[in-house]
Amino acid sequence: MTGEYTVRTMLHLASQPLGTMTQISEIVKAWEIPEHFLRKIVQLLTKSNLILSRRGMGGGIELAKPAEEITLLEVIEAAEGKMALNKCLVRRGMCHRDPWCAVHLVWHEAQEKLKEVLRSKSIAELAKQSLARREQIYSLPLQVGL
Amino acid sequence: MTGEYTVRTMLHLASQPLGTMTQISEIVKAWEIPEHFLRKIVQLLTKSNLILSRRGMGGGIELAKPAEEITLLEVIEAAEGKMALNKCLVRRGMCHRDPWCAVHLVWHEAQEKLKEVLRSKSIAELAKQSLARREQIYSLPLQVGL
DNA sequence: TCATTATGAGACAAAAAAAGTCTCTTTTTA
DNA sequence: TAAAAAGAGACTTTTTTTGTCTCATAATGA
Repeated sequence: MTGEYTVRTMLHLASQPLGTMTQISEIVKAWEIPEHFLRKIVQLLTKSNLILSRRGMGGGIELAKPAEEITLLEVIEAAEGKMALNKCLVRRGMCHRDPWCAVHLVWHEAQEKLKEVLRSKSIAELAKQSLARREQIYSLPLQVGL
Repeated sequence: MTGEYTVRTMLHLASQPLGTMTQISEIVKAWEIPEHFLRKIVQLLTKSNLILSRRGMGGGIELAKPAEEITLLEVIEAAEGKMALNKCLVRRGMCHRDPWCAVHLVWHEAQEKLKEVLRSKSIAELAKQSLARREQIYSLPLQVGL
């Protein structure tokens, strides 16, 4: 669920007017996320410099840069760590078959293709598309959450 | 490890002369796999019709069709079940955001790219490449295992 | 027919990873 | 200085993965 919650949070922030500070508790309400769990995820996003946070009254979180410049890959890796389809891709030399194992090469290739797709989508794009698709399907006024 | 063990087993079988019955205990020795665990995996491969088994003296397992006709994707899915990068890809309608969530589409696209790579490699090809690469690196006579 | 040599099946256990909870701290601002 | 926000970390629970054990079934050959 971590990746799921993380993306929801970023989409939420991307759909806020620029310069708005959003409270974590607001995101928790809008999407269905356990509060304390989300707080930990948000800390990871902050450490990865994808969002900025401010404590105290009137505080909250906001995107650290324009949503157009944040890719889905960045977001997911910030929360779940570097992607690795297979253990032997995690770090070189972990598996003693590495030097000759052809399967290793295939995993690597597959992983690159996967990352390429995730890297090609910005949070801005996804947020816009989701809103558009939802509006089209339900013909409802836009509203954040659910 | 399941996927790992499964692939090793299939590569082992692919490198045997045609018509050979290979015993599970032999594979266990050649590669580093817990015996009882591998027995269960082999059962999955049998049920997926990727290998044939025969009990009793002189029995063992063998590929059910030429290694050229078995893809890496088939092998992995036989042992680990259908791939799903994300929960919402498992079955339609599981997530109520499906109809409009743009992220869902991206996951789908990424998954297809991934599967495409795995589907493009046959077990025969991988076995051959691995042997060749190993020979080149170590300049050793070919030997199964490790 | 019976002992031997294989795989088949399924319950069970242990370990690891993921998800979720709780409590206390720190910072900011009014 | 009180209230409102995020920060940090220990802890627990749940789920998934990995591994083990025991008995059943099938085939073969003496």
